[in-house]
Amino acid sequence: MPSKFCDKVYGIIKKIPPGRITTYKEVARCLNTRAYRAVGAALKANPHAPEVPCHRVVKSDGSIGGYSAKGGVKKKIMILEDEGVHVCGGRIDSFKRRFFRLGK
DNA sequence: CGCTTGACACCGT
DNA sequence: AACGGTGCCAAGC
Repeated sequence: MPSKFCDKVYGIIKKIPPGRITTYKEVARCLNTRAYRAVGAALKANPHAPEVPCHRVVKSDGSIGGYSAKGGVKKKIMILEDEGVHVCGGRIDSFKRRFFRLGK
């Protein structure tokens, strides 16, 4: 049984619809924990490639955050733009509007 | 079993 | 409003 922290994180992120974004803290909050750092660590491993849209997870202040995948943050921004999320100066445009509130 | 690290968050200055 | 330092949780060595 997968009930590992990382797996839960992946499951939640997979539920994020296209064009929407969420924060590390929100994901942790959904799991009833404050391990927002662990969430980032899980995404860093990201064994599931495009199936888990880790690029849709950003910081709470609206900044992009990081991206270990090929292309780095640059690529992350590109994908977000492609999803319809505009990014200016490393910050999400209309961050609150694009924010996806997780159930919990 | 214990210390260090990290794709962050929060508070103080 | 911007920058720096400190704290939280889980995973890795």
